[in-house]
Formats: sequence, structure tokens, C-alpha cells
Amino acid sequence: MKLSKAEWQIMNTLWQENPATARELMERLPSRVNWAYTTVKTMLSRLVDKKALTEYKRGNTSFYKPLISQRKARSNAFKSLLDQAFNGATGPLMHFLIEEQNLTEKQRQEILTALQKKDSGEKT
Amino acid sequence: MKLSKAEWQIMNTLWQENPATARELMERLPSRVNWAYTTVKTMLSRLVDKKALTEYKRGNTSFYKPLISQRKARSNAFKSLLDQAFNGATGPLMHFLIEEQNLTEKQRQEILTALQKKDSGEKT
DNA sequence: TGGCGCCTTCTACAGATGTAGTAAAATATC
DNA sequence: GATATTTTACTACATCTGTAGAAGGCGCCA
Repeated sequence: MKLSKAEWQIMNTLWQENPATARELMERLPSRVNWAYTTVKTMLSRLVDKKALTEYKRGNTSFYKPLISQRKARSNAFKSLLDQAFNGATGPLMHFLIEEQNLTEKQRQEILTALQKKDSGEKT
Repeated sequence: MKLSKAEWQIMNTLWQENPATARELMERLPSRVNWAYTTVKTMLSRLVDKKALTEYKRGNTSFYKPLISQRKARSNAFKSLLDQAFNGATGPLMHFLIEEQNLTEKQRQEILTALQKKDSGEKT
């Protein structure tokens, strides 16, 4: 399950609140996304084809909701990046993140805390 | 500068050692990549068009070398993922990484060490 | 000097992606 | 019911991607 850039826009918006109609969704898209209504519909159809969304009708109008979770989609995207650009290993990514990304002190702390929390209470 | 999946294969291989001819490169591609020689050439041409590589000839044979660094390419890819799938924020990504990715103890240590090392000796 | 093998450039073609128009059907409005 | 509005289903089309074949040029060896 690979989402394209445009598809992410749709999914991101839909994850926030669903089900939604094409028009509702369209209105909630980030303002920089300025698609024609039919473009939105096309995207939605393609996502339904891909089984990323389900569609059901009330009267003549379609409502859409996600079939895959944001968590899952993120996981896939993350793994793709890892495979493609970082030899499939978390190590190089982390290295990159830490060395190249200029973390702020706050971010550094965040990570440390999260990691440490993760430490206690793991059973493996 | 956006690299496609297939283009990453090429670039990854070329970053390891360059310049290289199409044939050399082809032989050094991961064995699971089983492209015809002309496929490799097509990829290389496209990458030259995109200014990701330079090409120079000795006799009739082309040699290729990267114009963009692996670091830079990774940075771009990383940023794309961030924007697309993680609201552009490192926070959610880190959260995801730590919570969902089942880091091994070794990886955890690695990160901790890296972060701590980063701590001492920073001047900002 | 005629092949053989390798290299190059062109061309091709199907599927994915971004973007949207048209026409017809359904619904709401007066 | 006639008209306006909305929604849907189809079709379109340019660009990008993955994948590769065809044809022509060059060096080397018998």
C-alpha cells in the first residue's frame, strides 16, 4: 500500500474526521491545496480502488472513511524511506537525524525522555 | 530533487564507489535488481538530465559520478516524508519511531549514546 | 576486412500520478 | 412541474516511472 503525495493530502484530512463527503473533505483540505471538486472525487475513487478507503452512499451522496490507519500508513512510508534511502537500517537514519538534523535542545530532551521511559517497563 | 525508487538503487550503488561505467555499476547493483543493461543506461541518462549525476566520456564509454551527495539526498527524502506523513514535525516522527518501531536494546543504546555524545561539546 | 562483442542513442510502451472537463442523474427550490 | 444546484460516473491528457528493444558505431582478432 503506497500512497502518492496527493493521496496523503486526502488521507491526512480524512483521518482527522470521518466519515466525510467529498465536498466536506474538500473544504477541509489545507488551503494551499486548491483542487477542483472533480479532482477530489478522482482521488477518492482511486483510494477506494486501492482499498485505502471505503465508500457508502446515503441517497445519492457518497461518504468516505479510511480503511487503513494513519499509524499503518506511516509505518509503511517510514519503512519505504528506510529501505530506499537508509539501507533498511534504523541506525543510519538515527545517525542522520541526530547528526544532521540540528535537533533543538527541546527535541533532544524529548527523545531522551521517550527513550528512557521506554526503558523501564519493557519486558524484553 | 526527488529520486524515484529505481533511481535510488542507482544512486546508492554509485555513492559507494565512483566514477563508474554503466556496466560496472550494473554489476554492483544489489542482486535482486535484475535490469537489462539498457535499463541501467536509461536510468543513468535520466539522472544526468535531472542533474543528479555527471557524465564524461573516455573514448566511447561514459563514466558517471554523483552530483548530489548522499547526505543531501537523504535529507530531502527525509523532509518529504516528514511533510507528507508526519505533519512536517520531527516530534510525531520520533514518537512513532520510538513507540512503534520496536527498537532493539542495541538500537536504543546507540541512540542514547549518540544523543549524549552530541550533548557534550556543543556550543549552542 | 569481415565478424564479434560491447557501447551508445533513440524509441516504445504500459502503468501511475496530477489535474480536471462533460454529461447525465439526483435533489432541492420556486 | 420547471428550473437550478449538486453529485456522480466517465473520459482525457500530460508527465513521470519502470522496463527494455532496435539499430548504428568502434575496436580487436583471425
